[in-house]
Amino acid sequence: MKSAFDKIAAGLEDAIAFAEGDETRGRIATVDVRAVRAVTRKTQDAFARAYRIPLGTLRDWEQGRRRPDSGSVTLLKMIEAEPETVERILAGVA
Amino acid sequence: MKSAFDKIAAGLEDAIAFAEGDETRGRIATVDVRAVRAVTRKTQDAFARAYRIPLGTLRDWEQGRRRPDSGSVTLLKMIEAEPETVERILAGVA
DNA sequence: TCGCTGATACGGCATTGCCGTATGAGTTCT
DNA sequence: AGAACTCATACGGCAATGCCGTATCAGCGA
Repeated sequence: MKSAFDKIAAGLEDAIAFAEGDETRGRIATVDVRAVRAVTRKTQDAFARAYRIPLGTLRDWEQGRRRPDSGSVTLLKMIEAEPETVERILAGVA
Repeated sequence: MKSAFDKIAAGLEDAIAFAEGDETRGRIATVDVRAVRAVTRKTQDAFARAYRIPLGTLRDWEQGRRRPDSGSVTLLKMIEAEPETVERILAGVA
């Protein structure tokens, strides 16, 4: 298991890769999912359950195998900005 | 153009259709997108821009041609519950 | 009648969602 | 040391969606 620091470092590297990289595709908006999760200090499993994302899908995103679509990107950015608020709203949404 | 009432009625019908209908597929969670939009009283175009969803994709959802994935479903439920809060957060997220 | 707006309807391809399974490192037991 | 558990990487694979575009239509104001 990596240290928390290494996790965040990995996240930053991914962010840089995205920033420098392609951009060659239709999808403009993007997010570093691992960096978002780092903000919440949750495990993949906890994060997935908290924000109602299938665990396997979350892993695809973090491992760079797939990119989240616009709706998920928006959700992830909201989580990054105000994780508690997002959780509060979801708690009252069945 | 339909009246606001008709729009909501259409939304309810869709919701019923979903509730009665299939359920035969993997995706469990679902939302009546038109009903969510009715809460916000926005046009498709305004809704799409406000919540960063491609207009064409939003239309696919409302017309029942496609179903939003889990991330988008979560976002939509948040919008339905607290549209202003969602807009406030997004306003500060570049 | 023309033009604008809000919306339906759908073709179509690249890409993703989401499922499953196998593997590996770190931790805590007994 | 070895077993058992947790957190995560890695990837096969198909159905389904994301997202683009274009054509058509109803209602409304100029």
